[in-house]
Amino acid sequence: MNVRTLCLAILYFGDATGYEIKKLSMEGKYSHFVDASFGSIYPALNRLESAELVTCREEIQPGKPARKVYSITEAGKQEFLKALSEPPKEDVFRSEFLLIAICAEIVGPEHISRALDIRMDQLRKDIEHFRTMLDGQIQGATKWTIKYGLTCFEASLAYLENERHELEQIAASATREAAE
Amino acid sequence: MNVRTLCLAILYFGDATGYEIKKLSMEGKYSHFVDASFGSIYPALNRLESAELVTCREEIQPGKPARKVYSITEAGKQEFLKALSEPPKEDVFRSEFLLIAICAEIVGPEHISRALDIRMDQLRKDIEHFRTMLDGQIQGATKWTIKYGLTCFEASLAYLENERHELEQIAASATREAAE
DNA sequence: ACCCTTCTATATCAAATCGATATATGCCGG
DNA sequence: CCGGCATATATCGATTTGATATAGAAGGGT
Repeated sequence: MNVRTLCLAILYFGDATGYEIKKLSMEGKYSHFVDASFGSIYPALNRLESAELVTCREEIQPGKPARKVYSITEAGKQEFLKALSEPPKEDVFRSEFLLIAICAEIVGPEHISRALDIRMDQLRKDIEHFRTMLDGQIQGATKWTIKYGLTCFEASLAYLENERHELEQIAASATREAAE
Repeated sequence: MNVRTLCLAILYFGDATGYEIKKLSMEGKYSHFVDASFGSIYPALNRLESAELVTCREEIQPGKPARKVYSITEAGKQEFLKALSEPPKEDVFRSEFLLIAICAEIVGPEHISRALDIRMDQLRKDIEHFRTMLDGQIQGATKWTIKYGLTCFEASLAYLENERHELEQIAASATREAAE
């Protein structure tokens, strides 16, 4: 999924500035399955404007930097629906934590415990964020999608809570053997 | 996690060619949490060789293209252990499927059903792959890591199996309302 | 009063990475 | 005997990341 489609998706449901698109993709209902940096959003919006899939109006505020508010055009909506109707590409999952975990035999138990702590804290924070969103006025497909994320993250955290000691033992045993 | 660290990780546990690194990262025990293209692996190996973190020997076979087999050096091992000991960055999850799901109200029920079918097929294939790997001679941290992936993917599939009809109903209702 | 951090908001740029393409041979099944 | 697949290299334009720069408002702490 490219940044172009992400911008169209967010603009489909309402006007936004580049900054707001970034914020929505990091904190909003899209946050657990998309991401994009400023360095890709601003060029993407310029390309979309050139292709007339979005329009831009500048809101000039005295003393403040101008807000560039983007709106999707009819052609942009068509383009977005076309992109959505294509079969989805495989989900992508990248985990530095699991690279550390799979190397438990060589990194030492303290590092494993710290990596587990960090990852579990992240998961708890994300789960709390999901719960907060569900307490709001979320409905329909958005609610379904957030509950999906919540379910996956809870399963992940449960595994770590139940099985972390096993990985820590593997790391400890390997360290002991190396010392012999 | 950059391709550089991925190459060092794979070479830490044994010599490999660029092609084999790609294959391991797609089909092996790393497959569910890393990925890299040839376009990033070959330049990364060249950079690692320049930095003397790996060495390369060419195995020339008459009539066949030469195999470039890379080995990690002592400095490379130190560098890899150093990279592992840094706190892990947040896991990354990107899903085109969930972008379609969150747009259930606007894409139409057939597209939703098809996207669900595709995603569930992928998950079943991945789960089967995990099971096959666990039937082999997998042990220790690798087994723990694969079981983690299996648990997460099973939870994901279970949610889709139990709740897909709800999303399909949301899509169907929205289409009916739009027709009025 | 002053400083420091955070938030809003823009944008650029080198470096890394993706995804497609090119090339060449061996091997297996139809 | 042909087509497709696996092995194996490599390049290249386009995209994306991650860091950095700029700048005013707003708020908290000392």
